[in-house]
Amino acid sequence: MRSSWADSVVNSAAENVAAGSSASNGVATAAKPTRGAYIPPHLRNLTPSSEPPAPAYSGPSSANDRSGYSGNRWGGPRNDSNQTGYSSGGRTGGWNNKSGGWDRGREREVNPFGDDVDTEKVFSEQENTGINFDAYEDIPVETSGDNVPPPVNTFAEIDLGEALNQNIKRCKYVKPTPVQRHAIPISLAGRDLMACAQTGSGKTAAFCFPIISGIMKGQASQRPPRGARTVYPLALILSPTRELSCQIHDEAKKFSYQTGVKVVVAYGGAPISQQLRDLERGVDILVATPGRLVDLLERARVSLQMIRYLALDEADRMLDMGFEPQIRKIVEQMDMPPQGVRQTMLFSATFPKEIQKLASDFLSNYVFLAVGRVGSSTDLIVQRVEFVHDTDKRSHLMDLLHAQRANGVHGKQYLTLVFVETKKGADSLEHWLCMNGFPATTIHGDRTQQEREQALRSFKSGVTPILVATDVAARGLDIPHVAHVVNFDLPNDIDDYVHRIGRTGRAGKTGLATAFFNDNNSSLAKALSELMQEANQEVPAWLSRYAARSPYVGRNRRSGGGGRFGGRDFRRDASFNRGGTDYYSGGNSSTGYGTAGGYGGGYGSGVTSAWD
DNA sequence: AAAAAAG
Repeated sequence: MRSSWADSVVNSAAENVAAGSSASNGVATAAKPTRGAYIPPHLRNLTPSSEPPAPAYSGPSSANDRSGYSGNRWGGPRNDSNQTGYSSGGRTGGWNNKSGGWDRGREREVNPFGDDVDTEKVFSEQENTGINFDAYEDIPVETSGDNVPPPVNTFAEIDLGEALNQNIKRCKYVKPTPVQRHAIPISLAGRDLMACAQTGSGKTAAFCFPIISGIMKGQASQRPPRGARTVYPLALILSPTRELSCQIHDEAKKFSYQTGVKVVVAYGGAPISQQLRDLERGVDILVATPGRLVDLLERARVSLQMIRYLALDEADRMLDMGFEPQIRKIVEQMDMPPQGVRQTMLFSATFPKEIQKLASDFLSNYVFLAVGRVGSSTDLIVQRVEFVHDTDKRSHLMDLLHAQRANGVHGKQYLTLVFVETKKGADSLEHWLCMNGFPATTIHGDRTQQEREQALRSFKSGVTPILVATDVAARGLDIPHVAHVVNFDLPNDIDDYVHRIGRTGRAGKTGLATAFFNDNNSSLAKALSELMQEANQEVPAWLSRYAARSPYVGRNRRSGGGGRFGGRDFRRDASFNRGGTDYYSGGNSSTGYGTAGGYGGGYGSGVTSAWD
């Protein structure tokens, strides 16, 4: 007999699994060795995972309860569901579904794939079906740097280790995606990497596989005896938003299942107590947002001394004005090993040259990899631009939504993501939509973390098939079934536009992106029109006229090069090589199409690949 | 000018 909140934890976890999402923070995989006695991850997992289930809950121990959060307090009855009254149905929400505190110490690892028996079913019903591989066969690939390791064609020809291979199979990843074909061998060869690959193309797996594999094969290293509660992760993965860190964590848990490699996530807006407990149970890979990590470092609960792998997702965002100081602090001013000692990997769909230059501070003799922007800006996403005055935007949006509804394509299979400029604007548009009979919710930085996560769940589940979002949702989030992205307010930066529309058209599926353009967006006209032209989209004549009038340089100013990539290696750009430093090694460099690596063709229908 | 990220 469990207490009622324990039941809600269990139910909530069960729903988590049923929904195919990972029940986060699985409990330790094996008896925890005493600190100081380092046991390599592959030896930690000798305990079979077929242990009896955790016994009935018998109440929190006083030790666990220090924070006061172990109970239902955070997930309590206070209904935070948005003003519409649409709740995500069934979920209690809140933090308790992640707690794991009640059965901590169990030598059981939560199966992130759901029930073993149903694994096939769960995954065959998920989004990883019907991938349009044909769309990826002529993806251009460009690499530069010294002695670039050649790409592989299959997972089988890389020695990732048996346990990891097993998980790749469980994910039904049959073939590596283009970015994975190139990035994984580069990482396994120990090289630093700056990778520029289209949205939704499998970047998460591209940096997780080599990290997990490397940790499993790694030599047992001496753990420095230190402050009792300090933990020493071997890999650090940073991302710019809390939800993205959660998503990466969920993915990494799948990839590391039964490998003995422990993944922990830490981010702000959630109680730190649970994250501290997770860390104490051991961590090999730490996924974090910068603010919370700095907090943990300053409390000396985490040390970066043992870091062997550093990965920055959405690296261009991580190094832009808002984030750069924090990232520099973490990477350069704490106790992380310097570049060249650790291995560093930077990933993003866009890589402005200015940011590349900053990023090269963190890298050592790195390989630059660019994989074409298919998936975010080719014909997989139909891009439309409509001239709409600010005052007409709402009614215009309403027309679009009515049309969708009339076509019978609303509901779970037809999610609509609406981007606006400001947090206030998001709240107000959400309210207006709800008043007008369109179930909507919103995600932005003024909402509590619980509200944000609730909104995302409610959107993904189709309960509120419209999500009004600020740029917090622009990058990296993988939301299946987003068929329509509306840029209600266009961003000022074309790269932000690329990331936003990349929320649809994922995993080779088609998507629609509609933008409302007016005089306030004239500075974007040239870049937008060029981008659309590159993607073979129909550019309205009025937009071309705006573009011709535009005093601004197009996207070349930022990502440079334009064309097929989200960026080109700045080391090859003469303007960056004045002043004596020849960044570009002149080593081998190749540009070619996908088949250069020999991976053209050969996808059977229904075959799944490792998209992110 | 806005958003994000610590509380």
